Amino acid sequence: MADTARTRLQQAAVDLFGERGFDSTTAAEIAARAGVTERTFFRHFADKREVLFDGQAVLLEALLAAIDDIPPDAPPLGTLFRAFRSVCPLLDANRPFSEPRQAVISATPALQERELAKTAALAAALAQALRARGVPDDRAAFAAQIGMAVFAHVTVDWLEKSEPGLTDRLDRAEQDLKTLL
Amino acid sequence: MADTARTRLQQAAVDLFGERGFDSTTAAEIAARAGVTERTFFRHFADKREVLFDGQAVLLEALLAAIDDIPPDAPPLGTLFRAFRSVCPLLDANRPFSEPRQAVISATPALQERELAKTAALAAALAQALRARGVPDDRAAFAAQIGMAVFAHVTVDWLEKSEPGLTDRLDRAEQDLKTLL
DNA sequence: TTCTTGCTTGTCAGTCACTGACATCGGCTC
DNA sequence: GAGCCGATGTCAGTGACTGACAAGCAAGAA
Repeated sequence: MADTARTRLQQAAVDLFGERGFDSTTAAEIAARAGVTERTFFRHFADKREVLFDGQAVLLEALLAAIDDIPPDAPPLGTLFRAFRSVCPLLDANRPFSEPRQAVISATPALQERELAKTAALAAALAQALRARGVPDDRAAFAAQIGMAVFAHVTVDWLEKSEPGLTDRLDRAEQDLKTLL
Repeated sequence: MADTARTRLQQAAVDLFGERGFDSTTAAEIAARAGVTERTFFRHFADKREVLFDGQAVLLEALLAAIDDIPPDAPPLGTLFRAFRSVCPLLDANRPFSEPRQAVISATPALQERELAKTAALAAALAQALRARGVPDDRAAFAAQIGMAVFAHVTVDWLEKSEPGLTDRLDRAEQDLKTLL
């Protein structure tokens, strides 16, 4: 990962949030550890929380790309699960960053709020992708919401305990879901 | 509704947010219109957004009470829908306040974020209530999330257009859901 | 080389959300 | 009346976030 001001800010943020907590860490302190000014922090991130949620954009792109490679006759939820499985390597690679990050989020209501918003946005984007494949509106929204809820649940559990792996957890979740419906 | 500082603050908030928008309204202005100090505002509401989300607590209580009155052998989702229907009069009565309130929320990302958080909290509470009735953990969480998603969707639609009424919309949503599963 | 253009950052001043500490006031009880 | 308590006012302070302007720096045109 390029050593840009942006990435240094993200790393400094997880570190400091982990040490002192989100609320007891000022944006100025994060900036100082990253070797830049507070003003620069806010040029890269819209607000103090956002510094932890940069990855969502990358994840979304990867998911959309994955969906593109799935034959359009696959069922909606099946499509989503295949897409989820295809981004597991990405998440695996990011674990060293994601794990402490999730610990901070779990300890901070304000960050959980932001995470919910990001998840909802992701679900909306997936629904849109399904619609583009011909899935009717309601079904697309419904499948996307269910799929994202399961995916979010699985990844959070996995970040707390690395075994079993992500793909195994996804397999099991998909099975559980099928028996439940 | 008693004319307390609290209720005056809530009314002043919807009014001002409606006129100037959430971001262009300061907490001090809301307080001034309500005839109190900014400090008093923050004694009643944890933050500027919270002034719009007081009703959730009332709603939750009503839902839990309704669930208590439903025979425990009813299926989880059916229980939730019966509870939702039983709070329709409450929502109907609150419409004069809720409608402009929802308009402001729809126009303000920060408020949508808070609304997601409140909805999630409500879902968690409903899941807990289902568990207390003997529904196994996973099913309870699943049913609560689905139910709340549908309920939230229905009420938002209804606030945009009052016809058909809430109960009719809930009936249709429950039917749609059944055919979908 | 030199000039220019554009991107990134620093600096500074300002607004506003939010908090803690302390004083005040009105009603209630004894 | 004395004392208590809950709601409010006052004041000072911290920190998130923004707009305006200047400075540096790299890449390409002249």
